[in-house]
Amino acid sequence: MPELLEAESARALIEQRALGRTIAGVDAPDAWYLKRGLTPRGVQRALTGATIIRARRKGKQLLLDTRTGAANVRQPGIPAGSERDHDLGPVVGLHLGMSGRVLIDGEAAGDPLLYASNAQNPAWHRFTVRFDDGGSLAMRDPRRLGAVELDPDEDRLGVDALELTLAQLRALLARSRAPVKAFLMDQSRIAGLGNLLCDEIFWRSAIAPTRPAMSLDAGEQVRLNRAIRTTLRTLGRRGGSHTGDLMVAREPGGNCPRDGAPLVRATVGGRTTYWCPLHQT
DNA sequence: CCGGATGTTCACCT
DNA sequence: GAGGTGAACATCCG
Repeated sequence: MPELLEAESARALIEQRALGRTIAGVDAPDAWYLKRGLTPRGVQRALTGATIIRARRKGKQLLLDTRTGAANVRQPGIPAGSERDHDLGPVVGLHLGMSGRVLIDGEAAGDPLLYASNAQNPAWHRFTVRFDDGGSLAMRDPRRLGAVELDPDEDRLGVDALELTLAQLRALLARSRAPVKAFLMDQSRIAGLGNLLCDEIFWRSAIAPTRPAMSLDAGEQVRLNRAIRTTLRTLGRRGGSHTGDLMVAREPGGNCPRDGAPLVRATVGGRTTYWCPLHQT
């Protein structure tokens, strides 16, 4: 599930429910879930006493800004609200991977449940921060491909798909000979689009996902740019990456919802891809 | 029960 | 260096 839209739901949930709450402790029972050398002890030490002050997102990456307890202690001679370097805590980077969800006080955002049959399995709670008010922010992730890290390198990700302009898209397309779907899924170029969103975007823009990125003409570039925007907006309203029009037909033997032609199924950019050979050219 | 597939990312190879 | 391949994981489905 987790592509940009699900990450945004999680971000909004955190923004709504976790800002201003202070971390009393961390449960990181799965060291494998911590990346870039982070250890259970290390994350416990770094986050205890910190307060979440902002929830950001870049592509699929969640970024929680914190400030340390020092900011809560008023010191003489320093005006209230002034920012000092040592007030800033680590940035908590959460990645949902294939099956991760964020739970606040045990509740997720309103998107559909994956592995619902066993959703309460406590072993799936790979990472939890406990707040000093008794609540919590947890990552539940059956497949364990999500990740937690501190101060993630935000520059490894390209422009967020929701911020992308036509001019940026043009310039990026011109530099890649990869199949345009591989191009669009490359998080270092444009961040946020995954397998399902890409198939829907190409279906809506009537472009074959196998086309070399640089082969798109001006009109196709405009269509692709529009489809990214409308797909994100429309599927966002509907409830997530899996609510696309193509989704119902996205299985072996499926037919194009627009013109009824049998869909092609192939691997493009390393991922299973469905498209209509009649109207996507 | 087995094989194949599943929303992502990363290391590694050409 | 760009682009492709397979691995990491745990579960689900036929």
